[in-house]
Amino acid sequence: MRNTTFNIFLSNHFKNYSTFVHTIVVDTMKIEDIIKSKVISLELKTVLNLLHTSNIVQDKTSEVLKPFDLSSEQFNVLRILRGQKGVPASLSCVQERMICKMSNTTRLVDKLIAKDMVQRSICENNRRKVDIVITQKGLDILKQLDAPMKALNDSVIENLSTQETETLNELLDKIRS
Amino acid sequence: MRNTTFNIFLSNHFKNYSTFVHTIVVDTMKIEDIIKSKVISLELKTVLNLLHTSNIVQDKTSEVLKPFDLSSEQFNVLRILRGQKGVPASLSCVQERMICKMSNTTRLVDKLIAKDMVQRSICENNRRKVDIVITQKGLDILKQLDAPMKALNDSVIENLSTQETETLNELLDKIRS
DNA sequence: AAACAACAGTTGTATATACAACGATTAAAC
DNA sequence: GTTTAATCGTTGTATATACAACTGTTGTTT
Repeated sequence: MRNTTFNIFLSNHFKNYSTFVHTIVVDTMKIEDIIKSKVISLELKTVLNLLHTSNIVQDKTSEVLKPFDLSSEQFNVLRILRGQKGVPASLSCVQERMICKMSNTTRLVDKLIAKDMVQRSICENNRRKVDIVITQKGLDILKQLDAPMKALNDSVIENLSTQETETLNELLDKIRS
Repeated sequence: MRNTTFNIFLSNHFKNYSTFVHTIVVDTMKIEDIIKSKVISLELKTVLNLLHTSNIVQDKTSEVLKPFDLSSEQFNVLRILRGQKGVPASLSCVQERMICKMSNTTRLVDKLIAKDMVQRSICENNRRKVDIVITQKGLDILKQLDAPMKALNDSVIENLSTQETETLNELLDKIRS
């Protein structure tokens, strides 16, 4: 009863079971139901919807990458390096392009080096920087992943028309602007 | 040159600098630029846009919660428990409603117990289950967070009209359907 | 050119998360 | 009613992440 806006958050369906003393209420509402319900404010619903949908996509991505023993951020870094077309990238350059701006790109790259997917060397023009390049092995693995990842991305928007997809992108851009 | 779809991923602007031997290319494209560029496919753009926007909202949330020493999932659990209005929730019930369906709700609740924000007891009707309830301290902290969190959620959609916000929710729902 | 500040990465430490194995309890099968 | 299977949580272990302190390099000031 303290705060209307939030007390109605996650209000439930209740199934009633009779017991010897009390009426036990068991609820069955999941995050999906909450988002689609009308009991929460539009702004909270939108935030939950955004985060939840993103998590689902993230999970699907991890699923695709699991057989390759890659985390989604490791994959992302490989993809960034491939986009460099042979031009070495510094750590900070990689970091700027990562989805999560994660605090520790060093150790992420360490993992990729251990897998022989990237190489690291000191940048001769600025010895504070390191040059990171993707190896042939890294490229080979990315190539194997191209089809399944394309399929995954397609599946994300399969229920949307092209127009709807473009609208979605515009709305997301607006959120960040 | 291997795969058209992916080789164009994260293609760059190049600034040319003349050097004694090679032309060094330095690129300045950040994730924001990539998403708004036209060099990647619509489906990849959409996925990156979704994940990136979600991460930004997540970061803003963490920022608000930091002074209270709460992670966003801990906050989420507290909010779920408040929604129970005194009815104990089992771990699995909490888990279903969490944004991240995280593998370890036990330890997350442990942290909240250590902060005296929730209480745990064995459910007498089903001794496999545990009953979790929010404490007065937990409620007090949530109350302090209500205004800033509402402000945060509002800020997320501040650049969208009501109609646009509803459209966004519909499109996100469609992605998950 | 010496001193100071800014920059690019790295490392230490604490915490969080993922995943699988485990223990206890309840439900189902026979 | 005993055995088997399913459920609910917990714990161990390995890995990932967050945050701050630190090292080495470059840029700036005087």
